[in-house]
Amino acid sequence: MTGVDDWFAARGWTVFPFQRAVWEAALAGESGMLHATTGSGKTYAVWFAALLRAMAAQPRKDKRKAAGLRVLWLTPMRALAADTLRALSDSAADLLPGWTIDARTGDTSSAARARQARRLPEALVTTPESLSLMLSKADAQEQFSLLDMVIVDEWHELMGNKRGVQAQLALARLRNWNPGLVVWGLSATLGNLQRAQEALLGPAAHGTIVEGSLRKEIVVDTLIPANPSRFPWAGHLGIQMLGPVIAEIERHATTLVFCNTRSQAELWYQNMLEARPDWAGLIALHHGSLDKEVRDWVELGLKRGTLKAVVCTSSLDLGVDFLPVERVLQIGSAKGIARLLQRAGRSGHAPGRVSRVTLVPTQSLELLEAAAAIQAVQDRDIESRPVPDKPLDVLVQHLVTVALGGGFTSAALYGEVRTAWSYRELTPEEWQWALDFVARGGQSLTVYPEYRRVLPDEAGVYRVPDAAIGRRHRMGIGTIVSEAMIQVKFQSGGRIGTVEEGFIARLNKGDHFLFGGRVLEFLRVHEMTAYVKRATGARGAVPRWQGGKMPMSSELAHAALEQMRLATEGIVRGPEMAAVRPLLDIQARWSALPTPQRTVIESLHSREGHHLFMYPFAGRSVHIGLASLLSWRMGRMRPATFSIAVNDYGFELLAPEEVPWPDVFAAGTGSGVALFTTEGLLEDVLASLNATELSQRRFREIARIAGLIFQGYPGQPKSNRQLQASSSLFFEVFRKHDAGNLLLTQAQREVLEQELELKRLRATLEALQARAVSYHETKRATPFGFALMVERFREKLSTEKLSDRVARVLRELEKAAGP
DNA sequence: GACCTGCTGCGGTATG
Repeated sequence: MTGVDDWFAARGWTVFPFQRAVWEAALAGESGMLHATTGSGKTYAVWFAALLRAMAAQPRKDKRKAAGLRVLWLTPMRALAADTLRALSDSAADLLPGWTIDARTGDTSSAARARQARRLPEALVTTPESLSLMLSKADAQEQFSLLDMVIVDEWHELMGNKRGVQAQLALARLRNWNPGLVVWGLSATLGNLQRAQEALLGPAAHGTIVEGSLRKEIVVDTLIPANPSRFPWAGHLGIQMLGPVIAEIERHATTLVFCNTRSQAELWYQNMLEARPDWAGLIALHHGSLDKEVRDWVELGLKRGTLKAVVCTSSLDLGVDFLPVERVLQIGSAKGIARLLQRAGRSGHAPGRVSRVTLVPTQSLELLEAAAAIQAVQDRDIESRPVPDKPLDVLVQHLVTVALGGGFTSAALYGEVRTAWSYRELTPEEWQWALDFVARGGQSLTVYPEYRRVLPDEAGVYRVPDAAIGRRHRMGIGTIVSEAMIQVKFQSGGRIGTVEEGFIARLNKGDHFLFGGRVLEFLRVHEMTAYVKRATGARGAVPRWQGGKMPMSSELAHAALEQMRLATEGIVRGPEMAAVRPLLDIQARWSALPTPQRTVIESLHSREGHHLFMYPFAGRSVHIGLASLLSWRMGRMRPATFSIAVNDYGFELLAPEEVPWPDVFAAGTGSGVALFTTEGLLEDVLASLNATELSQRRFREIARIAGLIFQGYPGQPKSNRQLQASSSLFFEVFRKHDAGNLLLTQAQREVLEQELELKRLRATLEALQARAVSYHETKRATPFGFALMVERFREKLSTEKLSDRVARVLRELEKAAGP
């Protein structure tokens, strides 16, 4: 390419074949996706800049104006946007002489905003949300009329969620305005790259997938506990491994210690400091509830290499490339192979260097998981990311955005929306429903003017009739919904972070709690802010946040079953399996090891009642569905009530009275077990769980994305109670007066697909039918069962209705009274 | 042989 080769040569940089492949395709006007297996954001910024230079040199067709926005670079994070901007304007400035390059995100300075309002730069780095906001401006089409190219960084992070769907809709709009638009995505490795590309480019497009050629070397290993046979059978904190972890940190310059939860990170940080007081100031804590200022300080320390270790959650998964990071430790299960690779990639972040992640088990079965993960990484058996299918809440938001951004006619926008992959099968009826919903508020809200958000003029162009509605809408653009949080501040002023309302509500004045790596004393709460001061001495509670409960992935679960199959054949590979061997031996002796060919079921009679344990290894959400389903189906055959406990490996049903399990599981293979049938699965699942309550919780999020609920002005947030009250009001009104409301349907579908993983549940039932049943009556809890019993004490899920419980107590009283 | 599980990401009004 003219000039560009020289530019690279002058710096002694090699031009790789995959770079040239992208350049050539893009210059020929093709879109596509780069499967990026290595390289920092900076590298990509530079060689995309080289591409832009080449494009700029091409003569432009029918575009008279010389200046204006030509390239849009989307990133999922503001921090990434800032880094990309820096890379483009520092390292690549001389590639793009005369270009203005700028970023625009929610925290862009007002000076930058004013500058951009006068004239947009040639290249703009921004987020999907900010792009949607730009689409809501009346002159949007004019602003984007010179656009040649869009680059979407870290597309794998967006494609699987509603943020990605919002990006799809925005891209459909940009493509419609600029038919020759070239779109390139950058994606990490995943199981469905082809789908990732379709989602990015639209159902009709055929793009090119370019393989980033440098295959990164990745090492996964495990810290083996000193005395594996005395390692706990249950638990998740893993503080027994403190010594070995400290020793690892000691041996390396900079280490990231990933934890699965924020409270776990707090506890690990505190324990590390207690063990090594001399590390004060050298180690730090980083998670999503800490104040931005604190997090910025930690990130800077990592970049400069002044920190020895950072204990963090997935808040450091993405983004900023911290070159000095030498070691990555993962405390507890990684839950999935993609996540593990992502975290490994935080170390050795330079071409030619090895990325290494070390697993730190918190209980015995995580040694098995570690062995499985290592095998799956070797096989590159990486999870897919499913793309959401026509979420109508996002569409409804988009309709108002477009009505503000110049207006639309029904037929034209319907056509455009269907070029977004997620809406490729949107029916005319669904379209009409969505349009009606923003035009009249659907069937039940017609009398409220604030829900008549768009109005057609005589020409049939839909616009937003009222400035106040437009303002409110712009304030609510985006698809990320979070619970209301309480700010935590020192009485003297400094911000520390945010905790959940419910946690603060349980505290009394003078109580201590651990947060942000310090022991704090709670003073008072005022207007969604909790005031605290530093406390001395006793530790006190650790805040809990109501986070998502990610299940172990199918890929990892299958690999774990496979490891056990090998173990039953006497094949023990690697130190992990050797260490977990004693536990597996006990399990095999007292009962059996589950394998891909065999379902292990155990029953046990204890003082608590009659237990049934089963280990399908299908992840916790499937196990919730499966446990509820089996107890419901069992209850239909004969009256019975059960308490349920689940983890990623299996579930427990506990009944107060004896249940004839041997009869149920006598068949020898799963296909003889009536409880495992997939017939009537949907109906039974809906009936067995409290589906309405689950849908209602889901609906909260949908109602906020669809713009039904105003979340308050910045700086004056509404409390959860206020937000929930209005969402349940809408839920009830729709159920009573507007049963055909498609947002209700969507809430139920999201519960089934995402929370209960219905597809995976069905696949699990089919697998169970194909497997042999290995049924054991045991005298005491096996190692696998023990973990479930512990789980039950923590979290009491019960299918027992109050009336049933009363009836049972009565029966017991009668029995006790005797004849 | 009884536990301190539950992530991340963005965006914004109107001024006295």
